Amino acid sequence: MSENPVDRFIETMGLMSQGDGGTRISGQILAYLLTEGEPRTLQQMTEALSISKGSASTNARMLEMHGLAQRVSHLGARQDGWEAVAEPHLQLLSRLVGRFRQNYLVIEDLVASFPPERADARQRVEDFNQFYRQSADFFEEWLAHMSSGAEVPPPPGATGHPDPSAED
Amino acid sequence: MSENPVDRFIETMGLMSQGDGGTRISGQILAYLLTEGEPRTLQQMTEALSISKGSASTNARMLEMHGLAQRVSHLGARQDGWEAVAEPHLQLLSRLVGRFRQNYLVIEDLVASFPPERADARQRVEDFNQFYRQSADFFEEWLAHMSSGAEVPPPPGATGHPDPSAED
DNA sequence: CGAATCGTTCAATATGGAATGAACGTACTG
DNA sequence: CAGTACGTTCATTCCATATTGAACGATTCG
Repeated sequence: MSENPVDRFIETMGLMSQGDGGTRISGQILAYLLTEGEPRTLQQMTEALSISKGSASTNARMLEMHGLAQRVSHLGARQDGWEAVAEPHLQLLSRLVGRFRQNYLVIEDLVASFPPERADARQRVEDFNQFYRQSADFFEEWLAHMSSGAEVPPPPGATGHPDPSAED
Repeated sequence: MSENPVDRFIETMGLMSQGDGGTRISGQILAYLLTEGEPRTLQQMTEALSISKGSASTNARMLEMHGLAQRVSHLGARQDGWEAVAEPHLQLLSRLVGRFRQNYLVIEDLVASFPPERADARQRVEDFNQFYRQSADFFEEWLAHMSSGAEVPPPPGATGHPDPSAED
């Protein structure tokens, strides 16, 4: 669409957002706030992104709910200021982890009520479900690393050997 | 919807699939093949899932393309048999990694052409983009571990983490 | 107070894409 | 060879939901 690289980035982030199950506009707003660096108002969003006031409000609050953007207390002014949080990555990861864990729990619950004559099916589904559990655990641990300060976490595989925790 | 636990699982997997950017039916088919254990034909899918022949064909091939299902050579029969691959988890992870890496590359390319007067914006976007790169790298490494045989991979961070095997 | 500004809400609309089913090509069968 | 049985394709339909815009309440300013 645009030939302006910054706008292209904003549009691309919108695409990625809706590819990840979000809305296009929320991705655009996040990208906009990210590039601007300084707090921006809903009105500025509507102008910069050519979106309605309603969408700006709804999607901004969606970002806020997901911990990706925040309101900054307007010092002397009447309009809410919005800015991207310091490290949106962490929030994105958290959300991914949450979805994995949620999927795991839901499946675990369902599979528990499989009838006895479907014991083999249950076994296969449980095996499969470990994917969600392990992914959630794995990412969560890495997340803890990143949050705890280390900007670039240590590579994973370099570790020694298993601890006997994960198995059933 | 259904009170049958197995059907509920199938329906749930459909929901999760479309939550992950896939189609509902592809998730249902995967779940169906997973629970059945034995190869099933397109016709059996249409009956079991109440879907059209076209959808069965299209979505089954979609699963095949994603490495989640495969055709099994019909010994004496004319119909294609379909079954879930041995470890669908790995394929799901691969796809996730691929998407992260793709996002990273796209953003990296875009941000490179930011004009000089937007150097600060470029910096912020680059920082943000590390999320995609690191996630891709990190997961990819873990994936290599899992693929290399270890059914249950070693935990990554080697940090003591709270409760290893709390819920079962 | 009255006027104006701002954020939110919600019913109506628009849009992207999934699901359908008829039509087609191909390979078996008898 | 004609007659079936499959699998695939694609134009159409259908559906979920993102987006809009007008209406509303709340707040601020003159």
